[in-house]
Amino acid sequence: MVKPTEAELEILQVLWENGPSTVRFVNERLSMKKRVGYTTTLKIMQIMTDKNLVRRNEDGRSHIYRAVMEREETQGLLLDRFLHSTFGGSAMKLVVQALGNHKPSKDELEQIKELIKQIEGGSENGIHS
Amino acid sequence: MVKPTEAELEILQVLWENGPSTVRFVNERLSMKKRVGYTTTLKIMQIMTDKNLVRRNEDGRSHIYRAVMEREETQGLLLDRFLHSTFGGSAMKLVVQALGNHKPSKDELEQIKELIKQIEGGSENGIHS
DNA sequence: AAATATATACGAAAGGATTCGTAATTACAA
DNA sequence: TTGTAATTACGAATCCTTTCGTATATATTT
Repeated sequence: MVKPTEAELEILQVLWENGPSTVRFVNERLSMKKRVGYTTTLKIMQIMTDKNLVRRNEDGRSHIYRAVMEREETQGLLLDRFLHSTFGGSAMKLVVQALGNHKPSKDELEQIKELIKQIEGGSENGIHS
Repeated sequence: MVKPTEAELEILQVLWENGPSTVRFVNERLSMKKRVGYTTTLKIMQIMTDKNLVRRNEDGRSHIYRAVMEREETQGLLLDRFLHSTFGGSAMKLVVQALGNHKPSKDELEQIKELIKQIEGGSENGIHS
């Protein structure tokens, strides 16, 4: 898979959030966060088409773009890269940093505990498998 | 702080691992992982000096470079950026992904549990603060 | 049909990262 | 001192990302 650039990631976020969209819609969403010209967004989405990061339906006059990969799949891939480049591959160190820097709420802590239980009980095919 | 590029990060990893080093040493370390010319490494380390990512002692003939920022500090900064660009700022989602993708060992699980206890016990004053 | 609005296509400019060749400098050995 | 090896300095080439101007195509309105 090709690594999406910053700008490409922003566009993917919009597509993941809202489903298949036109260039105009994506550009409007991006414009809420930063100034960006229409043709700039268009160009990047065309490049993303070449890279096979998105596909488009060219039926109507305005094409409809959709993300090729699922959000979680892409995030997983990028996480791997980041893990390797910045934390030398140690997932633990990353998790510790993340938990340390962004104190999770009570709810979130429960969520993590739950996840840990799942992992620990993983070999016994837990109650909620 | 300036965001280190990929190549710069690789060099920082070497400096963090081994402490202050010469260009030659860094280049030899990098060469273990990928083909890279001596002057390429030199050039990047010079650029890093301009960006104030590293400082160098120019006493001897061969300069000794050292990282300006601590490893953890830099990692924290990069983590924030990554969190924002890829996970929309949700530390939880990142942690869940990381734990899901890289099943931690028993020891590591204990480590996380310990960390959670610390966080939970950390704010004795005001359960609902 | 003509004018207007909106879409895509294309290309090029600007900026940054990476790579490396070559020159200049310094140290050391013969 | 002269030559050799190793180091830093400099600049240019290449590649990628981002941005946008302009051309072209298509639809819509009057």
